[in-house]
Amino acid sequence: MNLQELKSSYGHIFEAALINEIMQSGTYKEIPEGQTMMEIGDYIKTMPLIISGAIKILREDSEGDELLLYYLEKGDTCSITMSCCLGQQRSEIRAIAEMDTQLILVPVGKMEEWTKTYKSWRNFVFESYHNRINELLSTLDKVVFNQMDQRLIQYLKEKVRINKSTIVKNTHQEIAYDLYTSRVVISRLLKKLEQMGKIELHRSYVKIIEL
Amino acid sequence: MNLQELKSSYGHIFEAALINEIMQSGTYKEIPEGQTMMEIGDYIKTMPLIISGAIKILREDSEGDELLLYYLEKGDTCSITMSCCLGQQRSEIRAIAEMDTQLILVPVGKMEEWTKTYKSWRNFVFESYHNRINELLSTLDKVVFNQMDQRLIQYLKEKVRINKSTIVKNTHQEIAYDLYTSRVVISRLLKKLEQMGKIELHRSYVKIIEL
DNA sequence: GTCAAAGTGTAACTTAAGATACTGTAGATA
DNA sequence: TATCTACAGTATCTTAAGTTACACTTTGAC
Repeated sequence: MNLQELKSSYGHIFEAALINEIMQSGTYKEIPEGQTMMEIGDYIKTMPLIISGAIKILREDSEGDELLLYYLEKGDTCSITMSCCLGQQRSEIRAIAEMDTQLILVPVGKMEEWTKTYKSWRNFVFESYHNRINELLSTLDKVVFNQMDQRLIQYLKEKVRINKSTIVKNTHQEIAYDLYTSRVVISRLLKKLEQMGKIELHRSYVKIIEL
Repeated sequence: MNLQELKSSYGHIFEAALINEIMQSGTYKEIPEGQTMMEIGDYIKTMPLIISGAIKILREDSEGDELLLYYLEKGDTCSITMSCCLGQQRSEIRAIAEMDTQLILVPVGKMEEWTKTYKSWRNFVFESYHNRINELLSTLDKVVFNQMDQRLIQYLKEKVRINKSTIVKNTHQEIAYDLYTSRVVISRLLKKLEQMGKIELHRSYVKIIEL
């Protein structure tokens, strides 16, 4: 594992002793874009600390259709995972690498230990819960209080931010999955955005002009 | 404050010393049905421990229209509140007493102290976050994955459970507020349920037969 | 080059739900 | 009693979005 990378992401919130513990107990891993890191129903034995990249977190309905909840980025961890660990529950969500991602997997057992020992760890855990609850509220707002055209625009903006590129490399079908709707609806709305001059449509990608 | 009531709700999870601390630092309060306990934008200085009754938690859009998130009941606390305390944020939600409710208000300052000192408090706080995240996911599921007729049925079932009565004392307008829709839509759907023999409609209340 | 599969465009139709408008009635109040 | 207001029933119209179907194009496999 690369100490520098760990320090640059977490050095300002964890004390040196804790960083060392993480180096010893944690497993460094690189996840290629598109790989499923966690499936609904999986047992969870480790907690991810993200060093770089991004992971998208999805919720599924009884028919297997999905809804994008939010992205995890550098410095984030998955509170839903923590939450599941604690209750010895299976995962409620699916996690897929949005891009190539580096992370450290910490065994669940260490979590409780560090919660006792390190104040910075406690704060980190609380902060994470805090962030996740805010993200969930924000997701709820977007889905409930907005119509599909607005949700699509917000989705594209988020993609641009996460991927640091104005090229959104997704098919209409993929976008439709994330937004829990059908391909036809997305094609229709994208076409409208193109006619307004806000985007350019191409095969398998969308170029964002100005949203 | 009534020691017996506190013990009956929290005695099995908090050690005696912590119960004593709560008795000393907490303020006992009775909230009458319908009273707003917390408004969006309020600063939060206390955390509620619910002894009896129920509190409904609402989220608001930019126009002031609401969505019911979930209910807090005996033994619950509001993690969104904890979350807000920590970040020194204003409240993201509104809380209204669903029925006459007894609770204890704990000053935020004590929270951090107890997190250090009492393992049972730490577990309680983590457990609460866990429950709240699960509730939020469940709310999201209901809203996104179901149509209004299913949501209405789930809403009525929940009301029956919370109020322990098959009489739901609400006007169509009030139900519409909670479900973020219009009165006309609710009247329409309720009428259908009545025609199916699942409920009986009356002025200002609904009698649940079988859902 | 041929062919199949994936991706997109678009039309036509259906449906859930939002919006508006008007009616009738029960209950409270003066 | 008369009156007013809140509540509910219902019709009509509109719209966002879901559904189905089919045509056309690009891409990659063979």
